[in-house]
Amino acid sequence: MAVHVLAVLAYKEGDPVTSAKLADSVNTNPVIIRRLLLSLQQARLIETRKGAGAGSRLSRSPQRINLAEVYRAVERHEPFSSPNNKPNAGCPVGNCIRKTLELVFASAESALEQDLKRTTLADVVRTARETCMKAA
Amino acid sequence: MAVHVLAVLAYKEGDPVTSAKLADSVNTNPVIIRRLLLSLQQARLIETRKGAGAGSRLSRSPQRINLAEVYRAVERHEPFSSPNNKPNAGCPVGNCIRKTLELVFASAESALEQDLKRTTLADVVRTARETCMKAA
DNA sequence: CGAAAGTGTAACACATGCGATTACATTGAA
DNA sequence: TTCAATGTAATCGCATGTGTTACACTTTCG
Repeated sequence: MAVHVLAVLAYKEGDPVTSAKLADSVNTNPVIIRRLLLSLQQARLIETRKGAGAGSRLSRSPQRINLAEVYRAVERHEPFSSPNNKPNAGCPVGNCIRKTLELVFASAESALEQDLKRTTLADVVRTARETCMKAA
Repeated sequence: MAVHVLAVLAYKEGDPVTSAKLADSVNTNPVIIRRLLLSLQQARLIETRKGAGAGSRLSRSPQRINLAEVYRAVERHEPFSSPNNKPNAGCPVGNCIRKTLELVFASAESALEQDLKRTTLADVVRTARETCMKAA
């Protein structure tokens, strides 16, 4: 969904877009969008002006924003593991396996980000536009 | 968690282990374990005997089971996207972006699995054991 | 055979997280 | 000043995952 929002911003390059317009595009609520925009602001991916006639726009050109950045900005914690899960001290495996799994998962997530890094927002917009053409 | 269970099975190589024992190791309920075992059975990763003196064991040696298989067996698709999310038909971006994003996500997940494929259950058990040594 | 051990499975409570909605204070441009 | 739009909190509903109990069915073993 974050990508969707950013894609719209990339589409209207430079033009500030309000959260109401974005919400309309994603078919959701302006508040949801604003919460998402906050994350993106903290990641310095967008800039938002307040007040009347306000809105958000990309702080960089779409060619310079890759999806790994978006992923990191939005995805709050690791998709794996559960923190509440405490292993049984009596089990010889349970005691030591957690750190091992963390290493594996870190590696896997890194691989995922490496792949996402290969695609920029501009790529997404271009591909989406081509897909649209083919459908029409 | 699935990896944890399989690691225990790999640890007691060959020996059938009951869901009660596994649950004790992961500090959870036998039913949770059994539900998980069902997925692993369908993926042909383990075999389970019913009745008295029953239990589960790996259907292959730990060296021949990689974590990508475990991931596929357990993680019901798909980690990204939300199916209920229908874009606004009026938005020029929203209409065409979904297929594009699916492609990107498929690629990313593939990259993740490629990385997981590099680690076998035997690797996990060995590394965990080494970690244990260092701690002691 | 029959009892005991374990799995398969359903039903339900509970916690968690996310999206949706409403409401309101605040900001900034016209 | 006015008004559009953001920032933010509170709350509800829904989906999902976990925990728990209960029970039928299967298999081994005495």
